[in-house]
Amino acid sequence: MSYEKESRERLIECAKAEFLEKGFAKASLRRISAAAGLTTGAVYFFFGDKNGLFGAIVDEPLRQITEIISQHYMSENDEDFSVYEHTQGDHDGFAELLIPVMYRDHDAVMLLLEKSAGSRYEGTLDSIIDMTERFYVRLAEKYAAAVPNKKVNSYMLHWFCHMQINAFVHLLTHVRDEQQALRSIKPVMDMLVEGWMKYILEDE
Amino acid sequence: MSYEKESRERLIECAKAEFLEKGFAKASLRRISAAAGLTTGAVYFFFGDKNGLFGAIVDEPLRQITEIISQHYMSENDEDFSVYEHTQGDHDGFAELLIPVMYRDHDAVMLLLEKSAGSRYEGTLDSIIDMTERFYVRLAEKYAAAVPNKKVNSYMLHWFCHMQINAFVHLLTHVRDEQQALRSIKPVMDMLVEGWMKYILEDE
Amino acid sequence: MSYEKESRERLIECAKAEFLEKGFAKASLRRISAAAGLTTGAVYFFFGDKNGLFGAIVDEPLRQITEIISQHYMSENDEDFSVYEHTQGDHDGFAELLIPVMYRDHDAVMLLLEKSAGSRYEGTLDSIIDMTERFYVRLAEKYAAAVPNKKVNSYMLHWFCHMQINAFVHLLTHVRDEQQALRSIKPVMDMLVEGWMKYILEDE
Amino acid sequence: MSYEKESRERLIECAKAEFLEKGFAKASLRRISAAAGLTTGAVYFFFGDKNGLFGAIVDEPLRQITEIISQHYMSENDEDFSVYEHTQGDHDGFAELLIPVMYRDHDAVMLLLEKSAGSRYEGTLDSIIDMTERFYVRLAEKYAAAVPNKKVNSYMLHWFCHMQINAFVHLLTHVRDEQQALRSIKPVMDMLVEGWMKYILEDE
DNA sequence: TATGAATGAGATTTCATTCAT
DNA sequence: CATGAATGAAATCTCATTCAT
Repeated sequence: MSYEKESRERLIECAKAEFLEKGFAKASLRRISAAAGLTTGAVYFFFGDKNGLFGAIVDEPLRQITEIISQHYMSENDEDFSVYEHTQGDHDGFAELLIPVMYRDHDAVMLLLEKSAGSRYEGTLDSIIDMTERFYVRLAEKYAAAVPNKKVNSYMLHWFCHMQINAFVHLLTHVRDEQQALRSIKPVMDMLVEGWMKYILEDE
Repeated sequence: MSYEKESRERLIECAKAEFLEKGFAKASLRRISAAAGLTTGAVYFFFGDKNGLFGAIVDEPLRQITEIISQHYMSENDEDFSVYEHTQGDHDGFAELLIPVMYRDHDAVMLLLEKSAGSRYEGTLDSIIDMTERFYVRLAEKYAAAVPNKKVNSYMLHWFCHMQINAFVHLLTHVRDEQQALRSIKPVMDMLVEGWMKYILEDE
Repeated sequence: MSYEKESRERLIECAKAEFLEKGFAKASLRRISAAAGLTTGAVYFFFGDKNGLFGAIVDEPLRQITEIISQHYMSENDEDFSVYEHTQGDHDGFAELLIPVMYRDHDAVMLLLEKSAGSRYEGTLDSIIDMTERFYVRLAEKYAAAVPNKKVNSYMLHWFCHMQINAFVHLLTHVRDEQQALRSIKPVMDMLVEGWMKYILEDE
Repeated sequence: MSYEKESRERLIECAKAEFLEKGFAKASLRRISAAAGLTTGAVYFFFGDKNGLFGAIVDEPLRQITEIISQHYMSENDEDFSVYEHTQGDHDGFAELLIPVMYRDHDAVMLLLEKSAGSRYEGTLDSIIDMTERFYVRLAEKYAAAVPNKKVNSYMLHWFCHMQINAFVHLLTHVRDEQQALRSIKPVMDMLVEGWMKYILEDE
């Protein structure tokens, strides 16, 4: 393994630790470089700038997560489905798809979703929620169309999307073990689905 | 109105705007003072330091919120109650008590709960969640004791407490109008209560 | 007692404590005023400025000490004396004169001699040593004139003057009780006098 | 000579001058950096902080002085000695050892002993005096044990230790030339030794 | 491939001092 | 007699960033 590669990786490792502990904004490139036995210049050589270093950690996980989610949401729209049963299975499958990706590089995903304030990634969680919302809006409208004298409660919808995504963030933050995570998320998803069915519509 | 009062209040107003926009850590006393037509020294005269300035905005709302919550949780413990019905009414009454307090100074509460990172108040939300959890642990244990062959699912309990509190934070962040807030929170609370009844226990 | 007098005196008292603890330079008028239940403006009203406040504490002791010392040194010069015996008695009498004055306001003298760095009084100790030196130069020259093939060792003379004065400062710093001080200083003075007789002259 | 070395050394040189003139507390890093043609950031790059800059000047002299003194005092304790004669030779040898070290970097030692107030080195002189005292206490007790009906005069002992150390500080402050210093200190040491023998004990 | 030097702009904080009231 | 407000200058320190080598 070449010297440069070692340095680059040491830098990434130390950056992970620092970003996790302090968050992007309060992390210090000096401390990171020093911990890696290098100087700040090295960061600029390898990563361009502070955001670049952060990106080197989170870009790939972000890509994978985005892919999973968008594929999931897109595939949904093509199908002709019975709302209830679908939604049920959907969430289970979704969690089983998403969790392995999130836990493949647990720390990087933590960084991306919880420690990115101040970086160019600070809007990531919000845009995932937005994506989610765009999907559920369509889903809810189909649902509403199928039930007479009901319309979508848009605040519930909004809140539900937050819950949905935050359920995964909460999991990530509180459960380190992937198998345990898969077990823990199940009742959460069940509860959300059931709540969705019952509360997403209101009287017209 | 005397000049001195205007200055102090101008400072608080400008600080609110700055803290809201940038968060405590990235807010600049220079910018705040300048916006108020004063120098940083004035901040130190009136508020002692940066935390003092933040405190002048959030202390009173924090006191009120803490009071409401702790009274609520304490009163619960004295009663002998049928778990289900009680919990039901409880949440409704709780929201109707808490929301007016949170909306009395909407911005200040936002600051306290969402923008306090780096300040001496940064643990506030967590400690509210902790309080909540201590309360719900007892509630859940009573519940479990009444149902044979079931025990508390502690991950669900933990997550539920986050949901419970975050429901209010989400409301604060997304709904400006108090009346609208009171209407919006209702189905949320209902859904949480129902979910609690069904998912807080698991097979032994 | 009028209100203003009380305030003035409270200020002096608190200033003494602050100056003693922190020294002139690091003392804070804000802290002093606050301790006295007043504001910094009050200091400026009563004393003009920080130096004025310090002066209000030390001026009178300084005047007394200066008077004692200069009278002592001047009187010496008028007399026709046998060097040895005179010097002997001299020191004893001197200490017995000086110590009561220094201990009359022990703290003020401490301030003046040990805590005045940064104030307009910071040169006081040096100028007392200078006065002392001017006196001892004359004394030593008379002594030298009386002893053949000897001249004044001017470094010893200089050092001796420091010792002489520092003996009192050391006393002030380490012995609180005046009677004890009078007892403690005696062997010191004896030793200095004896040393003077033997070491102030060197071979020509 | 490389540019980097010049900067660091220019900084040290200018710092020496500033610290010497104003003392640690009142010295300004801005002024120091500006005098060296640099910015305050450079100080932090090279020395970490204000104390670090001071340390870069005084650490090595301090180490040498501490070594000399502690070796000297320790060696004393191992020997079986006739108090008087030993003490005599001791001082002479001590001064001849200590002075070269003190004069190797005269300014740095001045800084350390006279200008360090406010820095992390401000207790240096006191702790040297303490070391000295611990040594002389043992010496005096041995002496007292050898003389019937006498005990140690502890005030004299204390004062004597101050004199002993201050003799060197005074020398440093008043005599720039090392050879001259060696000559000047001799009668001082003789006088102190003689005084010690005569005045360190008092009647029981 | 990386260093080491250095900047420049910014941060919070402290303080003696002034002055209208 | 004294306050309370406010200034303005200075302090130490931190940091991302640049760049010649």
